[in-house]
Amino acid sequence: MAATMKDLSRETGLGLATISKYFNGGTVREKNRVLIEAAVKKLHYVPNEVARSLKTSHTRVIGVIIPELSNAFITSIISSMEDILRKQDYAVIVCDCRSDPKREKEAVDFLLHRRVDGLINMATDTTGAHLKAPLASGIPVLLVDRLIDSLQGKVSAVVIDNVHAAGQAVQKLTSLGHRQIGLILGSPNLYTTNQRLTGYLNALQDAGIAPDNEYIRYGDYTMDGGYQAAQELLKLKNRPTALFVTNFEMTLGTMLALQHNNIRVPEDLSVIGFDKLELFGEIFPDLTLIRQPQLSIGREAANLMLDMLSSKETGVSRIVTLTTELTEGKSVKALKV
Amino acid sequence: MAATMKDLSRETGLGLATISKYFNGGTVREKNRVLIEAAVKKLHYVPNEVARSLKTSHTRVIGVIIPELSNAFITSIISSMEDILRKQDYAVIVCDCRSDPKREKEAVDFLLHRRVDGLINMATDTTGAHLKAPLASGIPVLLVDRLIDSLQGKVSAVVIDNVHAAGQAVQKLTSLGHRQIGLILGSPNLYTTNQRLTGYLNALQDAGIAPDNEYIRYGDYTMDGGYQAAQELLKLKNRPTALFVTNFEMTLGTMLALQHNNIRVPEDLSVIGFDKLELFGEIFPDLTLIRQPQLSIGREAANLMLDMLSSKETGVSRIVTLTTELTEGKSVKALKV
DNA sequence: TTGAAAGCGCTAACAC
DNA sequence: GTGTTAGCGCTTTCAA
Repeated sequence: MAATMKDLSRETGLGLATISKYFNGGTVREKNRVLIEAAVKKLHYVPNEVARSLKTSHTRVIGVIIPELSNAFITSIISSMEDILRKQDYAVIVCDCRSDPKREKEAVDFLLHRRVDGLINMATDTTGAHLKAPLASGIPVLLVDRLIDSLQGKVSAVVIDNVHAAGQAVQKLTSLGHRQIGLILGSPNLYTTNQRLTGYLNALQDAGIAPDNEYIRYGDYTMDGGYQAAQELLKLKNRPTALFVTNFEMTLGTMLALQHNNIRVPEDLSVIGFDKLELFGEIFPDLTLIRQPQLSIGREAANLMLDMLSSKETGVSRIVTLTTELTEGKSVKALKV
Repeated sequence: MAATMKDLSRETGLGLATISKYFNGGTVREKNRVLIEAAVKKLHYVPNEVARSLKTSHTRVIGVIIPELSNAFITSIISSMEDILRKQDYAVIVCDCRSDPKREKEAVDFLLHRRVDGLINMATDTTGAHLKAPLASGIPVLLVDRLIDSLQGKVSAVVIDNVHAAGQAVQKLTSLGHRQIGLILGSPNLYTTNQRLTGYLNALQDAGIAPDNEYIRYGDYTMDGGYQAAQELLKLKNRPTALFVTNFEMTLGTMLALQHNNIRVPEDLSVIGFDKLELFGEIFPDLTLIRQPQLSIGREAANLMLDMLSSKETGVSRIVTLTTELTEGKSVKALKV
């Protein structure tokens, strides 16, 4: 059906090598160039990337494995990654593993069969077992958002400085006199959860405040989880005077819980949230927030992957750490003494 | 580096054909099966899909072209599509064309070079020019959410019944006595915009109400657009007593505009919105809404594509039309006389 | 049931 | 600058 280079060869009377060189940016005599272009048009020739991939043994495809496609934080990262990658003629195959390690492993195998040139992973499996095979095969593997302890030094990554992020928020609160600060974290054991907890504890220590486990809750990074966690914190005998919530969904849940309990922000309670995403921002416009540079995360990830692809040095680990920003709103207030 | 079937052949002493048959579900003598499996394990053999694709001339890759990846309606469709497709061992390459027809055309070419087996498109270019090539080449093309006039009968699609959807909403309002009904539409000329307008006009006619152009606004399917449109409607001398807003972002914008104008819903104004998406639903929990079955759209699209892929009859056009649902909330109230 | 061999469409020596 | 040729890893007749 589709025309091949052989057809072009026959049509133009030129050899295959000439045609191939034409397509690969080699120098071709002017009149032959014209000849080839005419034949391409006439025969509707479309280069076959599959054949090229087989020959060159690279596919110009990057596999991207994520925990969830229906998540604005993740899609904004993917969106900026895909943009850059496709401009460099790389295709992106997205695999949503629904936060299931088993599916994640299947996705890795799936992509390996397809001989992707590189793998970008926002990892679900915290052990990193699923990445053994691609790492062994020597293809570039890039972690995004979440580091994996056991892979330290073996893999590159783009993350934010979570310890600093949480520190920023908590320090802001302690500087305003708050000493009872509730913390709503994601799922236990996740990299970001641990790091943000560390940042919280560090900041408390810096302020000479002893941490209270009652104030530390896990909200699963979901809106419902955030809602629940906030409810529990509000019921405490020694209710916190301030809250730091560590992702957007939970921030939303927290705000709803406060609304349902008729708690005014910041009059009754100070709140620092996370990740202002376009639409939501308008709903609670005055929230003080820690913001991750999502577009930059995607951009850095794409560029780092491109680097890894073009450099021959395999197995080098490079970690890009981006910093968050504290956006001042009106949801935080000094504690009256 | 990686082991090939030839390596397996050497290792086992069997011919290539036998090995190939083993992998493709053919019958192989028991002892050879064992032999092969041992060799696979020993050599870490991983089948090369690229070579297979070249030989079989199908890639088991579906290209998906969308206007925007950072949109919850779209990602929930993609998510359910990808799930089904990958279970059937099809990979999905996603191309975000940023609602730019030029980029959309580039994406089509990009995917054609890669010899995708099928194309799923939520079209930006309303002329359908970008789909000429894939259609001519005979690969399955499936439209999602938006039909294209010029391609009628030539292409399959999965859409919702937009006329009915708008009709449901408007009829609900007229049945409660409303006669001045504001309509906030998406961008002019988009398929869904036109259809929803038609549904609105039909329902007015059924109720014996003459349409008033003042009441029909275009909000670009964005939150800001919805906000603006609502503002304009509120300023009218003959302000509408009810509003129908035709996508989620604009519904959000509308609600914000109402809030800023201290307009109570439904006391001062009745509102019917569109597409309750998880998180947002909690924020305006009592909104009466027209809901699209996003997961079903994705599922139907995936299955229809799978059908097209496996049937030899090319060029047959099948249109799957899904219906919307009206979810009763508390944002609508009978007009007091 | 198994093996030998051709060939999918391309790239890259190599020789001219 | 151009042509010839081998071969990437697989599937698939065709014979055995």
